[in-house]
Amino acid sequence: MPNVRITLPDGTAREFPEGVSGREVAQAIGPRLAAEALAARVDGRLVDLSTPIETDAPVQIITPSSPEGLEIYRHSSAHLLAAAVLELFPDAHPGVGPPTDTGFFYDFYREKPFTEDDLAKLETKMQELVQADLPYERVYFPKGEGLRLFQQKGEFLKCQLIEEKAEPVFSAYRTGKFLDFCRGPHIPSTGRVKAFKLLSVAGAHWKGDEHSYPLQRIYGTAFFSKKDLDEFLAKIEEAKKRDHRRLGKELDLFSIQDEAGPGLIFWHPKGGIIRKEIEDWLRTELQERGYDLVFTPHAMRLHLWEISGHANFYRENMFGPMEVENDKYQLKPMNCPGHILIYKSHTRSYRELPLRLAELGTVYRYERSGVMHGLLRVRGFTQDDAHIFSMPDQVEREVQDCIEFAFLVLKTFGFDRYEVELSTRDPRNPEQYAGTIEEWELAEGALKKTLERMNIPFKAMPGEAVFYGPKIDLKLVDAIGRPWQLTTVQFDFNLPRRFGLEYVGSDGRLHTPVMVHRALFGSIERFFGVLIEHYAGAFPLWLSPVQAAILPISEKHLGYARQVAEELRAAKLRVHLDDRNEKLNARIRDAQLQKIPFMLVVGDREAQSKTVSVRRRDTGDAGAKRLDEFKGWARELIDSRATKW
RNA sequence: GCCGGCGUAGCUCAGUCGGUAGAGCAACGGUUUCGUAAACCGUAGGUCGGGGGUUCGAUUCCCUUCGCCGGCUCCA
Repeated sequence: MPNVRITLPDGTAREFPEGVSGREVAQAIGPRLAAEALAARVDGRLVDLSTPIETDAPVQIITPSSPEGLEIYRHSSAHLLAAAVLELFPDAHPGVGPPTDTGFFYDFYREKPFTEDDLAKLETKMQELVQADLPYERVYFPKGEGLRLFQQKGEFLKCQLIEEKAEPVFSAYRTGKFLDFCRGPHIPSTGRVKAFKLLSVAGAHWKGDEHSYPLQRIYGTAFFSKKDLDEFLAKIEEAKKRDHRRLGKELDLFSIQDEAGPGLIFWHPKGGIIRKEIEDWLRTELQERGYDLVFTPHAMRLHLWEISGHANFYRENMFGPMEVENDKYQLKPMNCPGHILIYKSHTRSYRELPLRLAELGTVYRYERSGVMHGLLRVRGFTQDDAHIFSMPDQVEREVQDCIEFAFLVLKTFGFDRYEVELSTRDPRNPEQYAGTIEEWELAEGALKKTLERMNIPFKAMPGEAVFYGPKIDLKLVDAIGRPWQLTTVQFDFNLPRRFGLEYVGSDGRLHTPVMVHRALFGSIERFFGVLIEHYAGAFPLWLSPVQAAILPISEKHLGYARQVAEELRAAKLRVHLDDRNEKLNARIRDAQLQKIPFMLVVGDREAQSKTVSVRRRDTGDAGAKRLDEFKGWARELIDSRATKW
């Protein structure tokens, strides 16, 4: 038998008989690798360990330590789930079951819904199948024959997939009773699945099309070790504890009320303080950076939205227009047209550019019921919006300033990780975009060059640009590693043209300005939600609604406590004197649960020495401090907007 | 909007195989005057999300509607 030459990742090459499998290669390298091996990469393609290698090729053995390893493992776990489902619920018709970032799911069509109890039963069955150590057996079918087989099994969803996607001879995987049209690869057998859990059952639609079959999606996750699984489950628990909807209620920050309608936010006094601090900071920064603050109406003639094009392409996201004196008015879903009208209010000279109009603009967008989510997805929200009108040669500088501003936001609010995406046009479909090729090249070049010049790693997203221009999106990553899209910087070639924007250049002629739309926080509501979750409600001192709780030991100490409160208030600290007739322990507990940064205990000792006993919410008793010393310290923390102390 | 689950006191939840509901915390009144995460006693509080139907009788069963939760889809 002829030999094949296998090149391993370390560059060494070895000869094997033709038709050698990945498993045999692994065995030849070492028993440890053989035991860990899940699949193989042969000449760039992922294949089963059992797949014969017919030609000279580079070969890499996939193990749990490679990222593809986990993906394959979870994909196989999804098959294991489907096998268990078919054992217990023969009336279920499998749809698709891929791995995801956090686990896997499998979709089924079935008349009766799955229940939580069913999940427990399925887990038990999956355990049994793991014990049975069933192989993931790869089989091949000619398309016609395979199709008939799946038809006989009544698996109409699979049949549809085969018809659409299958090669003339396609592969399938058999695991117990479950046979799946699947490209693979898979792990060798179910016995290799170590730690998994079914998490939830939810509705889905065949191919994501809401008019197609309603399916039931069973979500699960799988890890190589119980430890990893437990860590993941603990993270889910942690996320639940941080849920801004729950904290918003517990800390009395905001509410959403049935009587008012879904997706509409009521900022309570404590949330209001935080918003005011955010906005005050932002306004100061805007002014320092040469933005002009403007205000525009919340409802404007529908005609305006016809000019802008929103009435057409954005109609699905707008509240319906309202009749006023035989005219129609539209609640604004965006701020751009308002800013454009200000731009157009008189002839602009190149000397005025770049003109940066900023507004904390409250907009209303119609969101389908069922998509609202706390503060993160709402129907009324305030954008920290700005539109920059500039000359083409100024635009790179403006983009850079926006990005730097966005970084300042991250730093100020205590985020140290972020991801950047550059969305550009799809060069294959030039006709679907507004603006000329030259404009697009200028804009994309400006965005890309800026990122490169600033040494910012970014993910290129070709084809992801919106029709009116390319954009940079910045996602921040929160304390427990979740990304949130907030900042966006986008070019707009559409509106300047539609509204006929112009400026008089130094040449005395009329030119069309470049328009950049940007929001840093995105929406104040969403940003607030992210902040709550990031800090788990324990805000930095400068944002805390109550910065210090003053706790007199008994009624006797009320006099001194009032003095302390007054002095701190005079230094512009937000303090709360808790003079309730409760035990000190109870009041400490309440302050602690309210995540108040400092508790100041005052009794005889403190009154005598003009001190306060400081308790920190994070580390507890911090000992006595002179009142003026504490005041100075707190003031400094606030003024520097410290996120840690 | 679609699929599934769920709406009981301000909050967290129990309960009724159909006979108009109960706890803890919060609130209020009193007692207690306290040194770093829950003092004690008492009072009040609910047309059991809204509407309709079945029934002698509905919080419970059915229909419908609103809202919430988990997804799908979409997005700041």
